[in-house]
Amino acid sequence: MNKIDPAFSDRPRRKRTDEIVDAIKRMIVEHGLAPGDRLPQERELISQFAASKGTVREALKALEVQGLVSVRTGPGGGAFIERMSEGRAMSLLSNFLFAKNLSIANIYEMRKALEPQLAASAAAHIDEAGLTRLEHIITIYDHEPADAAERWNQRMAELDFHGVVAEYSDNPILAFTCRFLQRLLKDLTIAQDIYLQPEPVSRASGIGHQRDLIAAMRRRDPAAAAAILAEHMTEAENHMLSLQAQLQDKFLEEIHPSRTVRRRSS
Amino acid sequence: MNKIDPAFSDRPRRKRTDEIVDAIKRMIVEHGLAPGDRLPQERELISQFAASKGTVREALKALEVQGLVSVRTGPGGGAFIERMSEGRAMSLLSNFLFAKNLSIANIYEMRKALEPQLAASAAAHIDEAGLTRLEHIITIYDHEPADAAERWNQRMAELDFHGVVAEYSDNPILAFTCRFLQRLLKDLTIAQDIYLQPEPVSRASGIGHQRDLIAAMRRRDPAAAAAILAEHMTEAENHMLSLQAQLQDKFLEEIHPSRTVRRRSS
DNA sequence: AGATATTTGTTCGTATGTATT
DNA sequence: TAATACATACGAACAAATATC
Repeated sequence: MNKIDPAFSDRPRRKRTDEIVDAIKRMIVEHGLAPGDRLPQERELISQFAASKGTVREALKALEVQGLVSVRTGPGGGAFIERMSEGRAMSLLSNFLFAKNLSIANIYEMRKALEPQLAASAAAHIDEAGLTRLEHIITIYDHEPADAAERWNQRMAELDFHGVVAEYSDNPILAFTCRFLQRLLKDLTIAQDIYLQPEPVSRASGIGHQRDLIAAMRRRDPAAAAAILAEHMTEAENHMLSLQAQLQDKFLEEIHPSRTVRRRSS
Repeated sequence: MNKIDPAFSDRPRRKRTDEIVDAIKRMIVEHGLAPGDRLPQERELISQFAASKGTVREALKALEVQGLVSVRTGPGGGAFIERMSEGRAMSLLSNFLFAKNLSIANIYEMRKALEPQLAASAAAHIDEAGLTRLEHIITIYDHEPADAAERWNQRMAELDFHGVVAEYSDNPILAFTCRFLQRLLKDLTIAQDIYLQPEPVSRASGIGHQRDLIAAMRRRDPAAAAAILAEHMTEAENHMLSLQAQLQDKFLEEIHPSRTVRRRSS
């Protein structure tokens, strides 16, 4: 057995758990294990690494959090190779950006640059089924909302519209990034406050753009699709920023209450 | 981003470890714990959650992998709140994109859209010290490389140049994304093969653009900075793609060896 | 520098939960 | 239903790391 062990003993003394994590990772790449394949069972790993149950379990937990394996109980159970889901990737990335205090402007600076590319890419690959899906989503917000709950759902559906477009891009990292930005907008508390405002995004204009986009995609016109998205993003950003400014004015009024009525629910 | 994970009990029976992970996460946000603050010690967590040592340790391991805490031994030791490092965030994201088979074109499609924005953003904030750093990096590749090793270092330095520019952007997510794309180029094996080619990127043109960029930044001209980067990215992409095509031709020759000499080292 | 106290890291034995047959 | 094969969880003891005196 030839062991490739880059873990020398001069460093702060690596922990047994981390050694096992790396060893299993090497095992995965060396054996070319694919999603669905099973790792050796807990017991075998224990004897193979001469480690205790607890240590091996900690290593498997680390791999599980990284989205590399999932563990099942019962006969035939064990640790199976997984593909990390998009959702988990986004959650992990959110943990990183959590402390960074992103602003609406930060996010839209990226969306303005990327969504047009995404639309162009999708225009080249989307099929009639996809176009139908998009048309159906539009029907969710093609009318005035009856109450706050419907208004909220309409805002989410608008973001989902762009998420569906992303599905038809052939650029995985572009699609992921755009969808992640959409999710950030859903999660940002400041954005959520904005969405509760009477008219978060000029609906008529937004729907117009999205209908134009569908038409451009249907006639396979990537350049037009990109141009439409560029204009839509700029308008959406301006709308969001002006509403954000209005919210801040309201906030200042609350700080210096003249005869203001408090109205803000969590 | 205050997310309270709805932990229902009708689902497949949540594992004790995951319950503790979520409980600790809630503990962190409720107590407003900041990086450097310490969690209760292992012993206290064990009694607080009425769980065993192994279970609590698995939970802490999960939090550690997510970059939320780091654990230290010794007196006064324990689990301390951490900020996830950029490097860890990139590694986790790489795990997700690993299976996606990204191409050079995929990556440059994003770089073309984002690096100009980044340059414009940095132009507004960079200081003389940063400009000096950039000028120093250029000296690493302002001359013909003597051997393959130096050629490699020059290619890495060229990417680092853009990484330093990113440091001076005030848009955290834009900076992160650009630096991540740079790292992907360093890691992609196909890109690495390209970098070993005699002239991976037209050096003269690249350096010209980068000197122009420094000048534009020094006179605080974001629009010019963006324009320069747009041109630079387009040229770099064309160069990479043509070299990639050449490599593929070589590869095909090896598959159908006429009188080809094998020449490829790991 | 060395001894010591404190806290995590690892091991072992055992018992319980869960999915398959 | 019962038997089986696996992960999951518990508890006690011991080892290793590290701050403090």
